[in-house]
Amino acid sequence: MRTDLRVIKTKEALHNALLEVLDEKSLDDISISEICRKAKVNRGTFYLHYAQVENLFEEYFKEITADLARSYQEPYRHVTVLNTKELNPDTIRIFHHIEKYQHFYRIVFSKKVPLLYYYLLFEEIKQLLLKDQEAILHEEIDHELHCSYQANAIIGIIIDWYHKDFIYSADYLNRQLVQIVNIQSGNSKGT
Amino acid sequence: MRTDLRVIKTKEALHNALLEVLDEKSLDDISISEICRKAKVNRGTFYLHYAQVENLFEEYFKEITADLARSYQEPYRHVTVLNTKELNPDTIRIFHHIEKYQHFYRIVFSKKVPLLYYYLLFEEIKQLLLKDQEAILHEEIDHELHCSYQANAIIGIIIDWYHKDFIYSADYLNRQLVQIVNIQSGNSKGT
DNA sequence: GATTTTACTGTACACCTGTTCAATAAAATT
DNA sequence: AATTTTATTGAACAGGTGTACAGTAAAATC
Repeated sequence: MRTDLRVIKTKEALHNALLEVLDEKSLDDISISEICRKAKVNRGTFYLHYAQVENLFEEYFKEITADLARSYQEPYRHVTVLNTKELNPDTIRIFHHIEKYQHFYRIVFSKKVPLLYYYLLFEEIKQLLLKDQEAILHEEIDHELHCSYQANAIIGIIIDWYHKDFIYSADYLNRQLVQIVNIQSGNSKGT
Repeated sequence: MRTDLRVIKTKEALHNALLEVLDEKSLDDISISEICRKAKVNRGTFYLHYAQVENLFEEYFKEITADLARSYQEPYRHVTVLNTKELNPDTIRIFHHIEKYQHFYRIVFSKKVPLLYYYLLFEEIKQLLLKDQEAILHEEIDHELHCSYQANAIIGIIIDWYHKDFIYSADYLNRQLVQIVNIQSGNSKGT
């Protein structure tokens, strides 16, 4: 069978305990012992499921990036981000997603946290772009490399946003992204 | 005075010890105790200078990114990366720099390592772009946001490169980057 | 409902962490 | 060369880490 009731219960207890402690202190100085005390779970049991506190947090994070994929694909299906002519600020839901889960992304982008979360976010966005752009293939350009470029460029904007304490609105960043992506075509038209 | 001889000696001993241990195991499971034993330095002394093993490594990293800035500015001064018409594959020295210090960047990009190093690299590249592009300002586009976008896009390519175990040559990636940056202008010309 | 399977517990161990403090030794300053 | 300053040491502390293993209890299976 897939799910032993005992496993579900312990994992739930650990999840709740982590969320409780995350309100008090930052992820990097939460100890396994502390979580287990709060969850009333033996410390040995923790190691049966996870290796570090970070792995426990990872489970939350994956739920959240799942929401990213859902919200991205919902309103306009198969609308490309790179096909600049048709680029509509409303098609990009990434910034709104980050804004919505700001609390979590403050943790994900804090400098003491392992790179792992960054890669999870990167891969999620990259996969969305890869699917979206199956149609638009440029000769001589490695398609995957291109998506890595584009996905991480977007995260670059998010990093800037994070370092400025999320003062911009998601809508503003959408408009900026459209402007940036359109620079070259704008220039070559002579604007 | 700036530099007590004792400080220089201990730091040197710790630096050498770290390099020694890095050949045996990965950064994230090197203990402070181990480094101190090898360096013949009291553990308490370590904490007088650093808080974690990561802070010791950070000193190396900053030396390396200093080389990045040097090699970037040397061959062609003030040649822009974003002004696509003049973009020459030879002007971008970043990929060659990464290739040269591959051994270090394998550590920097490993998923267990703190995000801090990523930010150090990001900021370095962003600063290079910010200086380079003082001339080319686009109305309606936040200049800093634009550089964050561009800097992180380049790192996106590097991440892809890292995940493919650096199989591409730096020259190939330079050519790819030029192609990608030129996509829009190429399209609007009708190619 | 009885049996088998397996998740969890409690205890123990060697080691690492971060901090404190008086004693020492090696610098810098005079 | 004598004195002052300060980096380093060693020892000790409470707590965390990761692992192992036998015993227990709660599931799943029959």
